[in-house]
Amino acid sequence: MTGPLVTADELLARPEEVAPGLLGCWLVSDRPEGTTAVRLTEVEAYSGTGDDPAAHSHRGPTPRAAVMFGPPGRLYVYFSYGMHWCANVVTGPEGVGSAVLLRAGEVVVGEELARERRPSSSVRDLARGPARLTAALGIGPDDRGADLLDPASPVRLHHGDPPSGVTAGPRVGITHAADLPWRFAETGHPTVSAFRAGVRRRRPGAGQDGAP
DNA sequence: GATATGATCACCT
DNA sequence: GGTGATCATATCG
Repeated sequence: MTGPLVTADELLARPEEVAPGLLGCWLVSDRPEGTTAVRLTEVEAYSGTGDDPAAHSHRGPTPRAAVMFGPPGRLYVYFSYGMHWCANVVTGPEGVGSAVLLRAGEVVVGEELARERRPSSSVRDLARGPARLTAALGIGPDDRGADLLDPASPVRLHHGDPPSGVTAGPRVGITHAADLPWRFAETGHPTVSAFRAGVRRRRPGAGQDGAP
């Protein structure tokens, strides 16, 4: 079913180089109530090398971001907007503070269980979006710092079918360094939220733009 | 000690 | 396509 575990060596490059390689990998979640897994279809890179003001690690190893400075392959989980949990894979050598945010995936194992966790969600939306992905897999604060490369860990990262194509674009929802094309997605996959080709603001005097 | 803000989602029009 | 929900974290006084 699943491919071999991802190894630390594969995560040592810069996050924007590692990120596209995570597309198609499986994030597996073994729980008492059953196993769920998603095949990753959308990720974003956050660099701890000091050139990325949008990274949580940008202001140093604060208590929240401490896991980002740990060894590669750890799970960095953070709480967002007062209600959501989002998950990242730590990349790069220990001490750097880089990570890749897992933005979306398709549920490939345990669809029934994922639907129980997200009752009013269509199949396509089960793990579409970073907070939905963690909800579908049952990932939460207890998984902070989990070793995704350890075969004994309940949450693991395995190789899977590589994407048919990769599309890069700007990251979503951030206010700093929004121009860096560090968001990567499997081209045309239905679980990938639409690239906002035209988040262009209305300019005075600008007319309607064309069809999508 | 207080407050502004956010790597979002769901539901409204 | 706009906005309310809701709180940990960071930063300021």
